[in-house]
Amino acid sequence: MPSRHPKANTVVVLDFETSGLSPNLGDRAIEVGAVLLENGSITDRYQSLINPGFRVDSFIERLTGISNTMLRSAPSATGVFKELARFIGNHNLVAHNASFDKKFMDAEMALARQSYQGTFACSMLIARRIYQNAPDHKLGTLVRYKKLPLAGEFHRALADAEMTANLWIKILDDLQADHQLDNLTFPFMKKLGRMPKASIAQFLLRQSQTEAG
DNA sequence: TGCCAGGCCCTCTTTAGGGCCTT
Repeated sequence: MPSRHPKANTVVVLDFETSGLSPNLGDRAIEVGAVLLENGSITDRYQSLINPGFRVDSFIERLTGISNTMLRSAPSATGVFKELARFIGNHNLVAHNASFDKKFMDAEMALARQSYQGTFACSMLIARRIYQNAPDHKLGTLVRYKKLPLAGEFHRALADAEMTANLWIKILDDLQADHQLDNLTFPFMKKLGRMPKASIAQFLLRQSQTEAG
């Protein structure tokens, strides 16, 4: 029996909590959560709060449940991103609305003088294409829509990373079950996330026929 | 104190505007 989730899909799924929406305006990461997903299972986890060096506003405290008191004693970004770079290794990355996490990742990695090799795929872009009947494509909505387990409080980095990982596994399962696709490589998933919505059905059918030979 | 961004994607589109998503 072919592997349900080929080894090529070993990825790190990550999520940042941040002080705001834009590193260009001085916002910083305040928490990172990451999980290693191997052959469809979470095999390792990394989580840390990050001291941004300033007080976050009350909106962020309420949204995340992360208080300024918690951040005051948190480690600095330099050490955290050094550890994160080690955790990621050479793996590719998955995030929900990956463009957001990528811009913070790039900004913080540059500040910490660290680098990473992998590229990002976006669970939200793929979900918009294959779950077109979902009420919307927020992470929380998709977790409920697909009846995925809650991994903790939403808007905490490790819980969101784990739920994004569960969503990623569900997406792989559904592509296999509904479209008889087995060769779900990372490049294929990235391509799926960029495909025009109107062409998705045809694209999946063509892929399925190609795999069937 | 209140505000800020940006990529994607749709449509009444491409010489644009606005909703969705992330914190």
